[in-house]
Amino acid sequence: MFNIEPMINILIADDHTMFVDGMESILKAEADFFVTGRSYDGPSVVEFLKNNNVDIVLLDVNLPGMSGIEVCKEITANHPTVKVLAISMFNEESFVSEILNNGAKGYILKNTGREELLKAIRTVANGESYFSNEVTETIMKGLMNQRKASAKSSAFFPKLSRREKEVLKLIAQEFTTQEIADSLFISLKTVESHRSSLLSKLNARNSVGLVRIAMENHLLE
Amino acid sequence: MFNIEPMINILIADDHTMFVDGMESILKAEADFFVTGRSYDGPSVVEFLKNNNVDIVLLDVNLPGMSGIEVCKEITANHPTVKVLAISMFNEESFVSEILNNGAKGYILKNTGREELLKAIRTVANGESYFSNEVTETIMKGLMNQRKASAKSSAFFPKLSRREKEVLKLIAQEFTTQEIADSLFISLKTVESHRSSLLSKLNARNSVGLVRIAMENHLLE
DNA sequence: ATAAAAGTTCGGGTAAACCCCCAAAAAAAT
DNA sequence: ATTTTTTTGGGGGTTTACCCGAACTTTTAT
Repeated sequence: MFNIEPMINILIADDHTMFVDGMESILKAEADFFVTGRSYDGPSVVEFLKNNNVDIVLLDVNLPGMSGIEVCKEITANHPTVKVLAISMFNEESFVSEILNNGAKGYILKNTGREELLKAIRTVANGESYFSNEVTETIMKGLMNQRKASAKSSAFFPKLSRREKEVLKLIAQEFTTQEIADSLFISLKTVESHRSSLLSKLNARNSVGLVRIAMENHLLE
Repeated sequence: MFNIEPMINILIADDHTMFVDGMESILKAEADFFVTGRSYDGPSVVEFLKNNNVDIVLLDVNLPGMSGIEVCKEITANHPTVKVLAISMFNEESFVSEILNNGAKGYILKNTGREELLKAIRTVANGESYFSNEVTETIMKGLMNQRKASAKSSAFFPKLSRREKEVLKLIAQEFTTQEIADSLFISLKTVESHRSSLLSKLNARNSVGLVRIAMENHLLE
């Protein structure tokens, strides 16, 4: 007797082994699921997809080495048939919107139950999108705040350029302007220019504010 | 045919449903394990133990409502026969030492595999202690640093005086030295002196470092 | 009780951060 | 192909942060 339903090939990508094992145990019990691989960091996901047939990647947003967001971008670009279901500890608007903008088909939290997980996978495998209720709520809130346009706290985050992010990270590491200039092989004046842009974009009065805002928005690491 | 080995009654306490489900899937496959309950917050663990026979609690260190550390304290005090195996995302010396001081018998990370999880449970059920290799390493490092008494990273936090904390909070709010002086009714020079002490105590090079360290140690708010 | 240590209070001087002006080449977006 | 943003950087100045030292007070240890 053959199953009409095709098998869904799943790659689990999460740096917490126990979590991967647990997830696999759940999925194994389903007849139409096949866990075709496990990855514990970003680069190995990319590597795995080159040589294997995968329908869905269960992707942790916060992966070591190469963040889930970058991995997702890579997948969308080079493996358009592979669907990404983002899984995260954090119900943060910034995470959700960023990975969705990079092609993820769904986003669920690690505190969602077994039934919802299975439903999410089947929905995404079917070509539709899936979001946990909590996540949907968060996105709605984010949109609300965006409308208000009032710069209160973490409404929506101004886009920082590559250089600005680099400088910001080095500022957060307590380097002086001259040290940053040396390490990036640019002039002291250029670094000051970038900091000035950061102060203006992030609405901060000084470097302390930059770092506080950056940390509050998980911009470092 | 009866099993000579007694059943090990297990309570899983973690606020991430998916994690609990996964763990349960793993444990179900073992003949000598019985998952007698699941808790998604601290208080319900305490409540459950009043009415049920539990041998081991798999306890997440970071629980909502009532932290895993408090829960562990409560268990040790009122249910001395119940063994606690702490499970955490974080390999932080402060977490490890604190929950061990409150009676936990073991500590493993969420990135440990299935086999090690089973081994840890059986070891603790047998009355012995169990720690992941990574955790052991962290504790050793912590002890080392304690001996050296040199404040390097977040080994243990130097005690800050009342004034220092006040100044630190105002620095983090992006106030200038003069503004802080005015708000505390002291001289600019005094504020600078306090900042200097902070830099020395927290081993920072500038105010950015102070704020980063303060935030990492949840010193603000 | 008395010595030692740590905390609070400041001044003077220097290096660094921050500000305003500006502007050209390079890259990205439309 | 044209506009916008980013990256680069200079000149020149003000403000702020940071360093060294030092008195006086409070807390801690012996």
